[in-house]
Amino acid sequence: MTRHLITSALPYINGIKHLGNLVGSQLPADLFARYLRARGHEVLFLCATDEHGTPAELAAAKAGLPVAEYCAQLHEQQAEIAAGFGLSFDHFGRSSSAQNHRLTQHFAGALADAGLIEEVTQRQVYSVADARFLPDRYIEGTCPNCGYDSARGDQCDNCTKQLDPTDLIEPRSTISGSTELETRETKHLFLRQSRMKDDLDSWIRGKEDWPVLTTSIAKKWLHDGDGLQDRGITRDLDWGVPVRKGDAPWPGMEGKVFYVWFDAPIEYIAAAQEWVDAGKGSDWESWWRTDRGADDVRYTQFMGKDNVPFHTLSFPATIMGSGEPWKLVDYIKSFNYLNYDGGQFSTSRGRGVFQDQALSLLPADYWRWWLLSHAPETSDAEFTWENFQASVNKDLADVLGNFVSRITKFCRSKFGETVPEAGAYGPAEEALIADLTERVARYEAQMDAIEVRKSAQELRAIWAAGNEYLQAQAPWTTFKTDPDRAAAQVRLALNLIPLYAVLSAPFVPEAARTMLEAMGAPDAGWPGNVKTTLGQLPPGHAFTVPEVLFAKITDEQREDWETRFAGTRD
RNA sequence: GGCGUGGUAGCUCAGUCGGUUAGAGCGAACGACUCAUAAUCGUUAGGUCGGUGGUUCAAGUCCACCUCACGCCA
Repeated sequence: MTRHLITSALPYINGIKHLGNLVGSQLPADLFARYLRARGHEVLFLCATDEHGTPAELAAAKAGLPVAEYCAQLHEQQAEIAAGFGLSFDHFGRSSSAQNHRLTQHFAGALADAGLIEEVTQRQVYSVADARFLPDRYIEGTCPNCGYDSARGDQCDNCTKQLDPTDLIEPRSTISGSTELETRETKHLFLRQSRMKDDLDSWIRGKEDWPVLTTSIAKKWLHDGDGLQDRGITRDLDWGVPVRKGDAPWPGMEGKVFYVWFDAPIEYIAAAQEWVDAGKGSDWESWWRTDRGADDVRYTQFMGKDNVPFHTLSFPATIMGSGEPWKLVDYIKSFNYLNYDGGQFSTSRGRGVFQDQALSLLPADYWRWWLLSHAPETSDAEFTWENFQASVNKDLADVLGNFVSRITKFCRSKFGETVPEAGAYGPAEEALIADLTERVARYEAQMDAIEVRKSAQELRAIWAAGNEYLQAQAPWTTFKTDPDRAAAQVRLALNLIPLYAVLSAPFVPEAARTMLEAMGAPDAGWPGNVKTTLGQLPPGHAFTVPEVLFAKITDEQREDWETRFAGTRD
């Protein structure tokens, strides 16, 4: 039994996320967490909302709410949706928590003591009307290159020329539209990542078993151009963790906050503190401090590829640079993007399915199965309604759902709703047990390796094995000449249901529960021995025929959804 | 423009350290069965492995160049 710490990338607070965000981090993390728990490991699975930064402030202003209140509301919404998808977080925290404030300030202090913080004075655009400094992309004006009138301060969307905000003709604030802009000096803290380049490099080089996607992105940032750059970790904002050097004020940094990318990963640790403070756990340090037992912990992170640089470089730089015995990540599972029907998901264009909409259409298990069995592991993947309908109907309704249906109904009509007791197992039964034993071992190996799609494939094959057995043995035929033999066949097939339930639970937890309940079977835990598990429902055991596990998606539904979520075309 | 990741049967994807006839699921065709959500099971389907050139006894699998897609950066 190992102790497993699992974190999923933190979803940003400003609105409901689309399906790509789900499959890129939280869902596979949940799959892994559920699997490891089922196998008897001790698991701490943490996630949180990432709440700081300019976009949160702007979204709050747009909603007409104080930012703290806005974040509190959106956090509740996201927590509700996460629960709707069955995400089994041990704690779903908030990067704005008091715990994270303290911890972020502590790390900054430790890094400063280690000589890894530099104070840099910069010139930045300040909007008098908005009373704030403006990030480059919140400044618009006329492009000096092509004359496009809505060029952003960092780049012109029309001619793609890279710009500096001061290049723009008639610059204005995109927040207020004000042209009353001026350049002011401001001081910021920089994390001297460049000093840690060699340490990070050798650390990454040792991770040969990590997905190439993970290591290639990290190596690129380490070696591209001038190598790893120092990074500003503070901003001129109101909403965030106030800059302090541990418990002490930081002279010259009054009124500033830490940059969201500095405090967000630290929330992984703070979330464990929140977990304890919420009364759900007792010892967060044993998960995070190597001097308090975390050396025994295996820590796995899940994230989309856009988050990889921060998890392979910035956050490790924070951890290593602190000089304190914090736990470093052991394995980073990263994912590519999920596209929507030939393009990207787009919030502004209303393209694609968002998480709350998805749950209003179909139960979570449908989404979990499709998303996980099509997880973008090796390259970007694509969601189409046609593919979704075909996969879900075939895999869930036809292969798994119908298996449960056909055998329970057949038993009911011939033997009643009780596991029949006559007959004995023969060579065909032994062969099925041997086959399943092998397949379960392969399934476990894929799950251990977090090979999500391959795990789904193997699980599907396990379901199909039940249908193959029934088809070959044909108890409906056997029954006519040798009812005892048919009874034994039915007994074995019925026993497959609780086995399937336990094996499938990480993917489709709701259906798994329904299957166990219908069979009147307790969750007997992971099958250590397939043969033993298949004796779980003894002769005479009563069961009920469950409702249809998965209703099929009709062509009408698919067509309706296709048009509903198409959004406005480009 | 530089870098990264991909481009394998109609579709979605596997292919470990290069090695006999390139695999799976779906779809399709045909057949079997009729217990079941018209579900299931079996068989078949012959894709110049994006293109060109090269290394090698041998390349989808290594190298170079080209091309397309996506992403990152400048």
